[in-house]
Amino acid sequence: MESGRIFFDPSCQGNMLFMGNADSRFQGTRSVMNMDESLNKKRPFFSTAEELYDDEYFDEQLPEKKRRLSPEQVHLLEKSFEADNKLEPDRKTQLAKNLGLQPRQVAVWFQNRRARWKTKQLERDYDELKASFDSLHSNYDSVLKENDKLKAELHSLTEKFQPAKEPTGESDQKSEPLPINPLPLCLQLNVKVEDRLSTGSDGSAVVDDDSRQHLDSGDSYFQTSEYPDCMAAVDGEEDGSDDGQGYYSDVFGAADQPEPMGWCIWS
DNA sequence: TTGTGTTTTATTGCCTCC
DNA sequence: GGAGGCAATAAAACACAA
Repeated sequence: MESGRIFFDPSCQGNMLFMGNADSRFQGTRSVMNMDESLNKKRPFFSTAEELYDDEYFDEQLPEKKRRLSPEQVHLLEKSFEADNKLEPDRKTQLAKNLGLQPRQVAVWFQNRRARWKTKQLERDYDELKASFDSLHSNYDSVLKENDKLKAELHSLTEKFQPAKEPTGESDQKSEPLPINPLPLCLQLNVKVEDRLSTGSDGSAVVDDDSRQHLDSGDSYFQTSEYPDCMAAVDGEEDGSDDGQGYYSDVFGAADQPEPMGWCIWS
């Protein structure tokens, strides 16, 4: 892709002249000038608006390449962006007039600013997701340890209350251990973490060998192999929104809660 | 000073909406 | 079909370490 050469046009208040390909929608503000004339001319950036209006200045300094906006211009644009990151035609025109810029420059600035905001937002979302995942993982590990401890305790108690068998020849039912019903401990996760961390739609299955936890992006269940009947549907649906705001906050909003999410114990 | 990485400004092409 | 949005990209400006 070849970008057009950019030069300043003294006749139109900071507008630029272009050489190269031009999209039809912008041709109203573009013209062509001799490229040779453009070389070896330089002036400092952050020119004032007054300079941009100064024909003599441009006569001397023409032509110019891409220039940065002044801090004042950026400040005003930022304030306007904070108020509303979308730019209506009227506001664009007014801003351009106030800043001594072309409306197209204001529109481009907003476009790029939205892109930067989106990038930052994605970074924030990732950090939030990672923190949530780490927290869940930590909770899960501690739960696993607790589960092992309880199982060991149950085993110990079962042996302790096991009456000595007498050779009566009767049914074994009488000599069965006390009906201590082990509590099937089921850990229920409310999200499919790898789905949330993966940007693609074809996220691979995640299998944690240590924890015997299987998280498969292809279905919406969490299940332990130890208690196969203990299965709970989880909310794994994407909302499909692409507004660039809080992609996952609805899902991980509960991560700040001190207690592990979605614990369930039943027999 | 210079090489290199990052940021900013702008273009291009495609898409959606009216 | 035109206007405007977005993603991808180019290129100039800038920052900074060696």
